[in-house]
Amino acid sequence: MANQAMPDYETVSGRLKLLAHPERLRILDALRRDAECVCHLEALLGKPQPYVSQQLRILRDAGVIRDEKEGINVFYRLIDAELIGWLEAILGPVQGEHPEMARHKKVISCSCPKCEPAPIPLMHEPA
Amino acid sequence: MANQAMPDYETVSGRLKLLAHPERLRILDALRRDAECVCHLEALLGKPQPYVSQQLRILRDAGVIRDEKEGINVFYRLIDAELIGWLEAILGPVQGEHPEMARHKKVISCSCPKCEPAPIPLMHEPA
DNA sequence: GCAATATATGCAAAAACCCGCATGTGACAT
DNA sequence: ATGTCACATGCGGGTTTTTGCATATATTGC
Repeated sequence: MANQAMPDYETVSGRLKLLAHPERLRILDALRRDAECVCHLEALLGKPQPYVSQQLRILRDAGVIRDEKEGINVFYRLIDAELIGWLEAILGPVQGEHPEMARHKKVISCSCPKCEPAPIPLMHEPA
Repeated sequence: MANQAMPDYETVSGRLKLLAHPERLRILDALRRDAECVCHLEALLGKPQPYVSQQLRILRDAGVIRDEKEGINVFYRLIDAELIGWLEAILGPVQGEHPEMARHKKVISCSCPKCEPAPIPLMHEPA
């Protein structure tokens, strides 16, 4: 009999603001596939590093992503289940790897673990 | 073979901004159930009429709602299928009538057709 | 220790948004 | 035509957002 509870529009719209920004949305679309380090996100957005870190901070302060330090790098992971659901409804389901991301990974070659899939033992000497 | 096309984050985030506002979200949550006239939305929000009209204008200019004049009243209807889907993912499915809306309908008694379900023929004279 | 790399933070100007208020318009009745 | 009711529009100021840039911190290697 009880009708549904009214949603807290204030809270919901506050969380929607996180998505309602093109660069943050792009970041979240990348992170919902896999954790990424800042250097890769920087290449993906094509924006200066402080800019990327600032958007990441907004998302981190809101509690939707978590930073995982790995040596000199920091990987960010999308940890908010509700937001993952919203992204699926808005951007569609995840299919395979992020194309832009994959392209940038081949290009920037930072020192993060993902860029060195196998620490090749480095043969004697080249010609 | 073709990976999914990149969404236009600019466009999507622009549409998300429509939802990322508590009062607009409340309006949309009401309109996804049924068309409503401005006077009822005014009662729902508890805000002055020009304020409500301004939010309605933003939604109308974005093309997600349509105004239908009916005599002296104006009814607004949610006409964007994509947005309806997003709202369902974010606020949950529609179940029954909007409780707040129903309550306000009993209280404000404006002249709109919805407030007079049957134009009672008005008997001779009361006691 | 020092240098280099990866990332974070602080600040300020520009832009956008939010919102109240005065006023405009259009329909209907008298 | 005058008034009234329902709604729309314009405008201005206050607040937040956005974003570029300078700088700070932390880790690694030397």
